[in-house]
Amino acid sequence: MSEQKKFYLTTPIYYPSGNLHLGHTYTTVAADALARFKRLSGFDVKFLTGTDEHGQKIQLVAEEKGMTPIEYLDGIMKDIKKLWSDLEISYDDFIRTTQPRHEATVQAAFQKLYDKGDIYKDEYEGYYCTPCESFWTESQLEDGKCPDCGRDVHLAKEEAYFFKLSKYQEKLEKLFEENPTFLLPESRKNEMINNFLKPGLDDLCVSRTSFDWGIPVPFDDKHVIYVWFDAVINYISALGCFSNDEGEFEKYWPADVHLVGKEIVRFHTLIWPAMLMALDLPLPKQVFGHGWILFDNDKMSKSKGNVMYAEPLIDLYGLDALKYFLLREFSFGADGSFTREKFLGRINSDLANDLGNLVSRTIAMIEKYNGAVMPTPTVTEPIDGELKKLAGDTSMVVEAAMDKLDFSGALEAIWKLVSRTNKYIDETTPWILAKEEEKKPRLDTVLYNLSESIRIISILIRPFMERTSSRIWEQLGIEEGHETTWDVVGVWGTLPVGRTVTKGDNLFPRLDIEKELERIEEENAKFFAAKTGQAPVKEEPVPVEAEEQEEDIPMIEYDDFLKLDLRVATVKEASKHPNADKLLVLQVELGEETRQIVSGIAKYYEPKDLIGKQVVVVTNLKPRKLRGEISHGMILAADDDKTFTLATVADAIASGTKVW
RNA sequence: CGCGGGGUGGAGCAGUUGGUAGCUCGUCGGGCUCAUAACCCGGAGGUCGCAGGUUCAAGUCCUGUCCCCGCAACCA
Repeated sequence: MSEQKKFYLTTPIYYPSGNLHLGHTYTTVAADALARFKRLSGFDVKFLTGTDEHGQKIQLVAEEKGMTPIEYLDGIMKDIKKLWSDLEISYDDFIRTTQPRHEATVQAAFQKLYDKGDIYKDEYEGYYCTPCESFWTESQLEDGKCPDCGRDVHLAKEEAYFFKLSKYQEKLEKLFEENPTFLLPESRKNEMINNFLKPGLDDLCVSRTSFDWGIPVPFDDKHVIYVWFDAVINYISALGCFSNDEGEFEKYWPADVHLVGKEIVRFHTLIWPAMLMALDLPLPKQVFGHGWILFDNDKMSKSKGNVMYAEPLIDLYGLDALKYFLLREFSFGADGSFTREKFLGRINSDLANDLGNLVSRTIAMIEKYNGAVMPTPTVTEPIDGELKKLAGDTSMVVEAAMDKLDFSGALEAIWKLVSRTNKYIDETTPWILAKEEEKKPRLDTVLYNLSESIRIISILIRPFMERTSSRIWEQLGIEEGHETTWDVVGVWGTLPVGRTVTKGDNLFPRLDIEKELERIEEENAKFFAAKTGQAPVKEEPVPVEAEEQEEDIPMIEYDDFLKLDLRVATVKEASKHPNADKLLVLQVELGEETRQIVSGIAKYYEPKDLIGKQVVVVTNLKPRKLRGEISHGMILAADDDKTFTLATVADAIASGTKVW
């Protein structure tokens, strides 16, 4: 072993929110497994994660809470680091975009591109609506008027800095053409090419003047640098790029893989490479855009109330069960659906029945038949060959799978060996060998072979389940050392004999599914409540109904409530919007007056079924044009994932009656 | 004709360059008793959405078509 090969991998830097859910956990758990695997198999690994701390939203939230952005961020950072520590994420560095080391690199990069002419100052031209204080592009206008209020707009300009993304169009096309594994899985590639490359890239506006929580443009402090430009630089700023000490940068860059969720593939495969090209730096070797973990077949979101958190699952079933499940159940590139049944099913069948039970029965037999001492193998029979062969080969299959980031494939291969080992017990029937004294040497051999196979398994699972791996070593009477390295993972006969084995607690106790389904619901609900500051909802199952309950809805004063004018209205006419498939155009009667309201309920109601219905309307909402039809108000309705229903009154009442 | 993803045995999923359709769970039958009522063996169950086409050969390529799901444009 001369020069150690390096491996640099990154997770996205997360947007700081105290509510990282199972979906966020997924990327990081996967990255961690890959990092551990690479370390185990001899690479010099650099594993980076971090947080993305700039932007207007942060500034606003912090203001609302009466804190400075940094105070606010520091608070959240504790939660995030706690989560990663609960998950035993083995990152080597944690970068925050508010750190000086990062800001310096971003400014240096910005300056370089400016000097080179790849960033230029121009005017952001758009249609400005003075009352609304908003810029609109031409395509956003409704009949040439402000889509918000319907008033006239005028061409206006605002100065901004632009990155010459368009200049790199051809190089990016070539990148995708010549490097088929640059973006994986392949399906995402078409999306990038068809949606962005084919229509042609526009230069990207990379500065803002409307807020100041960001990194200032080095030569023009009226502007802050656009958050995405800022964010992606983390992958090189963490290595000291453009600093006095570029040792790490030279060693680790380019990244071997950026793991990202599919929603941010665009930034990582178009903008980021273009930036690197402009900076004359090498490109990352690969970007992997993995799928999402859905819950109830929908994207997890706090406002929908369909969020699953990692913490309750860890508390209830242990870290290893969760990690195993996440990486085994789902195909890494595709979306997958989390269900409690699947989760518990995996624990019981794979972990308890297959692996846990295998270790348990093996150790029990060594205790029973050989006084808890690891026996010496002496009598080999042909039937052993198949087990040895598979045990020897599995590490190669795992390596190949991991190279493709096929975590489930890797685990599947390991579990084939687990199964094969269980089968070996049936084939050799040690309990029968134990009945005859002269079969003792053969019995010893069988027990040794079982243990040896388990040793191999324990190394193979180590990147995914370190704790379980260590517990197996304890039971086998070995410690981390020569016999637990990747070099000897496939070398049959490495396990030392003569050691005392110890039957510990079950690795994974079998679970009562029915009971546990409820426990998960309860614990997750409690956690959700604690996170959102709501009182725990008793008897109320998760998903908690959290209609329209975005991030910590602020309390309002009674006066604010009075600003709303809610009234009962009777639907007189209803028709499909001529130019929109989700909208209905309604004529509703409000006392003397009849007015038009456009509502996005076409998916749920037939126009004719609405006629005569009494509904609740917000009458004093600013009129707005929707796809050409003006809407004077809003109809109230409730929906969750299953039902959509209009808010109405319990008994008929005159149209126009005020609702309190 | 906006972009994209998907339709594979009861459920959930794999299926690289076209060459006998696999896995997990469930189910039925059997075996075993070392073990966490776990383990092992065997069976049943699929015209791979539909219709064409290319080919000696297609789940895998091409065309058309139906359905589902995201995203975007319109959900005040």
